[in-house]
Amino acid sequence: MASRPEDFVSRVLEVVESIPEGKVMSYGDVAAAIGSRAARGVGQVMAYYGGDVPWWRVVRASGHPAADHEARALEYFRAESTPLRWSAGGVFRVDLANARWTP
DNA sequence: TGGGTGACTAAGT
DNA sequence: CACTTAGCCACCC
Repeated sequence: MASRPEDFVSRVLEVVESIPEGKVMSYGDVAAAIGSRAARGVGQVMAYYGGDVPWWRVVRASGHPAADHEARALEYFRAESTPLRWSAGGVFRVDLANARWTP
């Protein structure tokens, strides 16, 4: 294959691993950090290679964690003391205003 | 090489 | 404030 997955995949993993505890980044921010706008591409890479990186530190622009993985991320957020914003019904989302990390 | 899918985003209702 | 629609880019077959 002429393409080198490491160019995009490795960079995504590199950025995600570089996120400190208690901080989070949106998919779009990660994509922008590597010079791309493929927020969905980041999600694809995370879904496949995310098993070796703190995927829970990567959330959507709305502050919600990866779809269908909120409960899993919540345990990490509580352990990392990540700023969370709770809504009625037990629904929570990351307070990007305070947890958004920019390199 | 081309088509379909998706751990997304922004804007509109 | 929450849900819906359309658009985008990268990955997989």
